[in-house]
Amino acid sequence: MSPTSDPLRNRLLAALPMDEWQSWGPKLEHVKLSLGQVLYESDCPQSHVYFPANSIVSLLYVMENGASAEIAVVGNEGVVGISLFMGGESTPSRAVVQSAGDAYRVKAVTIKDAFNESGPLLHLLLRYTQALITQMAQTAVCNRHHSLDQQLCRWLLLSLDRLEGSELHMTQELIANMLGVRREGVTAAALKLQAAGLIRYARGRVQVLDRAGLEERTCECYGVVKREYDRLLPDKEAW
Amino acid sequence: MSPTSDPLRNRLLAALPMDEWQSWGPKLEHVKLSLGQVLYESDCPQSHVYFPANSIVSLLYVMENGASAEIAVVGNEGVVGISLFMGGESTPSRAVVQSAGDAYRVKAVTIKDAFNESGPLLHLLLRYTQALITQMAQTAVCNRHHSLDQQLCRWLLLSLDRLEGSELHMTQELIANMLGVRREGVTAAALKLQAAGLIRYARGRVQVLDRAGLEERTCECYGVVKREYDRLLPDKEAW
DNA sequence: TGCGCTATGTGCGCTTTCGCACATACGCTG
DNA sequence: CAGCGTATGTGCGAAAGCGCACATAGCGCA
Repeated sequence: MSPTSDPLRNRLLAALPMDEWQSWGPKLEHVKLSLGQVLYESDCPQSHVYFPANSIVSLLYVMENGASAEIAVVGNEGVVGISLFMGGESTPSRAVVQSAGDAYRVKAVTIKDAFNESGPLLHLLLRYTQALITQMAQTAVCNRHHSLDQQLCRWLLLSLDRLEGSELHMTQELIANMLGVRREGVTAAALKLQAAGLIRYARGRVQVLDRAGLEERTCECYGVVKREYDRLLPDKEAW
Repeated sequence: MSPTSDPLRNRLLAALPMDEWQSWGPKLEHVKLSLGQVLYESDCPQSHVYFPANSIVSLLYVMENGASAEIAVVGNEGVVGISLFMGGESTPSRAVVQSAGDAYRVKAVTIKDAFNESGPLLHLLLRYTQALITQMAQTAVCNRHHSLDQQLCRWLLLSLDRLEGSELHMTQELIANMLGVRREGVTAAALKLQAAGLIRYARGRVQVLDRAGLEERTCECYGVVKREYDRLLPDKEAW
């Protein structure tokens, strides 16, 4: 299997025991996710779960007036579509591709069957779900208490953790939609970060020059989330 | 069993099939929860799961500077301590009794064993967890986008839904801590609601006079959460 | 090469909320 | 029934973020 189509790039899949792989390999379908693609719509039955490899998917809630806010972000550490195995079949949020790339998907029926047979998959997915819950909780906290500057740092770091490399393909407009703030606010915050030499950006391309610097400027929320992911989904087979 | 010590007042417990009850009844321990009691501390192993009957428990994140924000609220519709069956054993949040009353608790080991045997309990708890996730997500959205007035309405309604009667025992100070805002802000919002005849309050006692009025004033977040709870945990045996 | 679209930068007045200081007032306790 | 503690009300100035209007500038495509 070529490196660009290796399901093990998704760390949840990589964490499955070897013997599980005999059955899982064939059930995975490699798909390309394109920027802006909607994996599932709010309150609609979901047909697949998606395991991102080098793509990022945002879970976002779209308000009645059309404004949106990101609830959580999912990359190669996780899976999109937890409601399928949680039992709800749908959620009030929408899943949108935030960074194009590869992913692997499994049919809804398949994942549900596997989940019901208990075993390692169940526990892995539940632990992941708990980490995701922490991310959502921390998003709520951050939205309430922290400055746009801090939130931008958090968001950059969370996204970075879920990608290879140190560059994001995101316009300030997009980031503003994710954070649920004005585009101008993101401009102001980004200018500060650039002036401080932490990032460099131009027309939809953000390079992170000084990761540690971002971590210094962000609020505690990033660390809380990071630690929970590390704790709940510890290194396992090159995770 | 007297009405004041009836585990079926918790709607999750009530939703369990009759035959499950044979084994569950004896494992439940009736406890009184007092205002301000901490059921579990942030990042500490949790010893029991709690099924509130007529009490309310807030899950809140306490920041490094001591300020706090409520992530979610749990009452007779749910259970406190999901990390025990999700597999994480602890969470970065604290569980504090927001409204004193009865609850039933089960030892950590017991719930984990039961959960692992799959069956109806597993699916019920997972569906509940998904509803809880929605509440958290919506808290994040609400914190970002809606006015304190709307959030107060949402909070009152969510609390009301989890209690019998139409009165809350909460000071404005406490409510402010839950919402993560200033006490003075709650005062201002509460004054408006009282002027509009929707509530009446004095020294830690809030009476809701016009529920429908509150629903009109709140943001969409309340409805989104309510509908998810209704959808995922539908009426079943007088639920 | 140049046009146009889109991304980014800027200014300004407004609203909400914050932070702090302090006034009032209810109700419990002695 | 007097006094004290806690709960609630109020009045500032400051700060963050919003909404809008508009300026600039880089990239892609013809």
